Amino acid sequence: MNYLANNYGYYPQDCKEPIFHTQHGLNSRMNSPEAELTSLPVHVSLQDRELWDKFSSIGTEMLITKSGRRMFPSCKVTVTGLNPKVKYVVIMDMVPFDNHKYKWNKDRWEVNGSTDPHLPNRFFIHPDSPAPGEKWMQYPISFHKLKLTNNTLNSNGLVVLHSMHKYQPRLHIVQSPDPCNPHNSGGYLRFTFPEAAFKAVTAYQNQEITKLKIDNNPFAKGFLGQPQKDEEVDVTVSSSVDCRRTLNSSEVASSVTPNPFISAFINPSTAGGPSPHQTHTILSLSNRHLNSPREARPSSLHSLCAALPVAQSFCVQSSTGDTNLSSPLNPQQHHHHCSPASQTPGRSIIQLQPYFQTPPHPSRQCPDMELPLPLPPKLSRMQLPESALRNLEMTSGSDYANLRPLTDILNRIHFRALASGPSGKVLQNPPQPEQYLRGSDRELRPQIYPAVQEYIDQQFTLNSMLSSQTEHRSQMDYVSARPLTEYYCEQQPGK
DNA sequence: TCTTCTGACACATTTGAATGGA
DNA sequence: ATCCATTCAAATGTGTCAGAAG
Repeated sequence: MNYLANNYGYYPQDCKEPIFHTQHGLNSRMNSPEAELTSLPVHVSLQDRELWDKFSSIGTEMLITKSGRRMFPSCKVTVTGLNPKVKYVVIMDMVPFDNHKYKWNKDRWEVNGSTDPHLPNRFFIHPDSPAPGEKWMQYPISFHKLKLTNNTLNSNGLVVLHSMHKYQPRLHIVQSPDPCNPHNSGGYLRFTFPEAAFKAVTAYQNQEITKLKIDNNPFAKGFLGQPQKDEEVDVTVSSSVDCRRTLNSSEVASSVTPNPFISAFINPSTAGGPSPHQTHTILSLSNRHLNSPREARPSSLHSLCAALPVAQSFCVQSSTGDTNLSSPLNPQQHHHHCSPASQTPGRSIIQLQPYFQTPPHPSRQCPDMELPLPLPPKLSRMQLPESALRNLEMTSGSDYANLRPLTDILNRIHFRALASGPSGKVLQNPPQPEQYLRGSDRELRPQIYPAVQEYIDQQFTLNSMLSSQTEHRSQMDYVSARPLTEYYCEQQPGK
């Protein structure tokens, strides 16, 4: 069985061809020095293709609850083309699929007015972030722990959505900065997955979706064989169904930007804002977000996308059928503007420009499609990102209008690592700010991470809060910081 | 009256600690 | 003392359903 055959992003037999055309499309519009570094593509593919197709053909629904509900199917992606040695932060969020609000009318979805004001973005940072590209490419990246909610007051790292609205997952790959070489600008890649678009609901509307979930979700096995409310409806979806025919969305919009993290340091005046390479910004902070204090509250990651300049935005439209997957993509296709309404059936191929200077892992550049990927290791529950994300989402005081750019977020991640101690061991007693500034760190901090000073102040507040929390809460936070420590200590000179 | 949302519920899987044997 | 497999209870993830809310 071809392991990758079930993925949306499909490896063409000759992966060089699409790469060339993708590059061509990008380079022709790119005026930055990084453009010459784009000899290799970053390829992202959505896993569980057949399952997603089944749901998509019916109209995927995702339950959202106050406490948060996992997605099923969950988003799992395979990434190739990253620099094995460079560290990346992988983030996922949900973006509106269109401007409609929907309602379920007897047996089908209908448009029910225009969308409600968009909620502040909440981002799910993969618990392994940051990690070397080698690690991201080793196993499919699973976001099965991502939870959706309709509770705008939640502070547990849940992704907040509007019920009866349609969303699509979006993946961010952000190159972590090199503490020793801040001018080594990394990249920022963004992928959307229209194939995984879904309607957020507080209760399932379509019985076919319910049955599909029960049939495929192990946690719902207790409902297997139970009569459905709408038994007369034949909801069986054969695995042999031609999903390409029923799938109505194959658009994959992607964008490549300079690493705002680095840009912010090179040009402090634009920290968190557009970079010199910016041509346009996909997401911008709209004033409507500030209509109410609650909605305007920065999820601390709220301004992530607003702060990320977009140098390139294109979509690759692959025609339907597997045979086309091995064919070179037409460069002109990259210039298509892909609105949801213009999406066409097919399978998505995502080819994006990398911003690294070293080639990706040779074994992954043109992977042998007959070789199954190794099974990922089991994740410990203690590796949950929620505590880390909770910390990341903490903001100073009640300054809701003080939106935090991605640069600040990554500063936090980096500084958490530094705060964890040089040996990789998590410090049980959080050090005082002076301790952060010893040795080379004293030199590095103000030069490379100008936002860290602000974070020190926040860390003070954070430590105070943690010490006043229950013991369990504190332990969770320290444990979650361990992987970050290990990653960053490898880069510390003299360690 | 209708639509949407909420929380309790039963049933399932997952997880990690405890235990015992090699 | 260490490692490994097994067991078991608690935590967690499901969809369902009745009732509340608007």
